[in-house]
Amino acid sequence: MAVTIYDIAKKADVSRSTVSRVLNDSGYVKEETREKIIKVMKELNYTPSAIARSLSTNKTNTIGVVIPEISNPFFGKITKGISEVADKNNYNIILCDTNESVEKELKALKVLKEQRIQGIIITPTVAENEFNSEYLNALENLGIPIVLLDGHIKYSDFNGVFVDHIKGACDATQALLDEGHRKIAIITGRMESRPAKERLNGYKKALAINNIPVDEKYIFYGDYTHEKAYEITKQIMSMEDRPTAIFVSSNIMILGCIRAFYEENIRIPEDMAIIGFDEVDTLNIIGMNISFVSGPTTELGRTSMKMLIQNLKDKDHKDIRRINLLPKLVLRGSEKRID
Amino acid sequence: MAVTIYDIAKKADVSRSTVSRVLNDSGYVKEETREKIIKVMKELNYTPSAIARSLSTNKTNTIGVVIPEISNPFFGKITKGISEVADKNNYNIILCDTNESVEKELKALKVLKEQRIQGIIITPTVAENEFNSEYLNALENLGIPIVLLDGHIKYSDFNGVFVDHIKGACDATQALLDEGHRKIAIITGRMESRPAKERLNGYKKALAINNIPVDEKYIFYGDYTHEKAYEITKQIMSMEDRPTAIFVSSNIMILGCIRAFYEENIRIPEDMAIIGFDEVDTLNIIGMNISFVSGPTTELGRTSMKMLIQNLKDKDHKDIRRINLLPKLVLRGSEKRID
DNA sequence: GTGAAAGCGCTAACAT
DNA sequence: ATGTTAGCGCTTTCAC
Repeated sequence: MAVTIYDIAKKADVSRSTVSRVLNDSGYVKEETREKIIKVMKELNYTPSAIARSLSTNKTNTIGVVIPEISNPFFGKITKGISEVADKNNYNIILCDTNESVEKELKALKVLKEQRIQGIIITPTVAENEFNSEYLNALENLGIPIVLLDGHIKYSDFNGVFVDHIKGACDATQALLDEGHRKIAIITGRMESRPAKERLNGYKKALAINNIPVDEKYIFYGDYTHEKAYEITKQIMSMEDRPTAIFVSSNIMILGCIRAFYEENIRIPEDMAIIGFDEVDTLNIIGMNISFVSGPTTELGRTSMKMLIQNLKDKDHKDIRRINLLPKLVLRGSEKRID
Repeated sequence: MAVTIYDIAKKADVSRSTVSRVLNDSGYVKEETREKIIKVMKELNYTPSAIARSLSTNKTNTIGVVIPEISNPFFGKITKGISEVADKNNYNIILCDTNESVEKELKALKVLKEQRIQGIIITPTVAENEFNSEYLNALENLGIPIVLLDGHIKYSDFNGVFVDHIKGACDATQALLDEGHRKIAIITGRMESRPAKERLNGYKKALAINNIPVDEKYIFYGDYTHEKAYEITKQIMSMEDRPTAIFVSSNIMILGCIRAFYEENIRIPEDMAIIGFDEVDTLNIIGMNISFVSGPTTELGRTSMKMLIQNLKDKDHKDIRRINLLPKLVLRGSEKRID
């Protein structure tokens, strides 16, 4: 670790600036000198210090990624997308898993600021409806480009990349309608979350477009857990005027539904049609053929990193940019109507 | 970003060293002075530069995590474990996803060295049987503690944390034997990989212990993909002297098996018993009740980070430490023998 | 208890 | 085409 630019300079019998020049491919260096310096670097097994360079240039080429739960495949895929683009553009990623805790998130912001990261991609844990001024302050005080990843922050106007949950839910519901279903239930997510609200809106929108009145008794309020979805599904199965299809507005929850069906020997789609929001790879692989609308997860990550890089490039451009990515409908048969 | 220790010093009317002292809680500072300095820091919204500190102290408090595929939930969980422990000990994580490419891995090592990380946790992509001297060199040249994560490197002797695949496979097979199964098939992983080899060994060991001869016709060589496992399963189902149970030695592959069963209306465990290696959460949630042996994934991450921290603490202690974590057997009924 | 000064490894004018 | 020099923001002896 001891070998520095100075050692190289000494051994190659040049000045440190010349070494720095070949290091950065900047300025003129005689080919001969360059070769000599490079040779010495190899001999001494020299690796420049990004730390020293950062201090000097005031650039770290590092960004922060702040997400609630890296063990959740959803965020795994997102991080993958971010990583791909970051790598191509030679940015490093400092990963912060906040474990859905606001304190951890605040700590992460502090640490990242100390590390002088140049930009940040964040999926805020703070619920969108409860305003947290300390949090907003921390974020704004970073003084660097911020890209929100499918999560808003109250009273803020950061750039961001989002999924069009309304469109997705609307498409999913429409797919059921197209099959002739008229009594369509929805299992929502936690209604404090924006995606849950928007998905419910999308569901209602589809019904409205088709002149079908919204029937409150078909709206079931879930909480994103499979346990709750399981309960709800059981409840649905015992309804008098039972729906013929269910739009399940999250990937985890659809698992609870399937379990309930399984236990009650309900066949999909013969006895009950179903369509989910966000794909569960496993179900597809084992051949269950469940239909989904699916947010382009990895793409979400890629897009957010691209946006961040743009922000990093033209600092002046202060317009707020928001991109809504459209979910894709993947029909595999579980939405069919079979009488 | 502009505000530095110097600004604080000036405004608080002290020297930079005094400010530094309160920053690091080192040396004596009069309570009065300390308070004043802290006040000024708040007023100026000061955040110390970890970069400058790193340069000065030659410590970055940052480690590198190099893994092949962050979107794979297995590595997501591992990273989670690492992150937990890192966070508690105030280490930052630079994440490098190598996409299973050796070049990317080499690039990652280079970048991490430039960043002067203090230690590294790595699941090498390089196949264990093909020696890559450039790679080994790069790793050794880091000159920092290295912890291998469930992957060996030929001709090297780094510290590491591993899963006891032999024990796991042996336990799984034993569970089938305990149910009275005698004709037990195995679907292996890619045989170039150590886990695949070890799991096959564990399978054989269990048979040997029970004085049951290994029957080559029951050994099926898979490649970790669900497609291949699907094919193999179909093949098994059409065997003349068909086994009564299958040990499927990876989590992805068991999905292929289930698909094949599904298509052929094979019931688990009535028509075929099955047990897998590494849990698939989804299957459990939808109520399929598949039995597994499961490596303690998140714990693997935690343990590796703990080991790294230890190595970071006592640099002299040069013993090679290797920890084998034991997989846990989770029986849910799919291993049963029902005649 | 506090300050002065050197130094960490590099970059970037400015000279030459 | 190359060298000199002054930082970048902090820590750390060593004085006082």
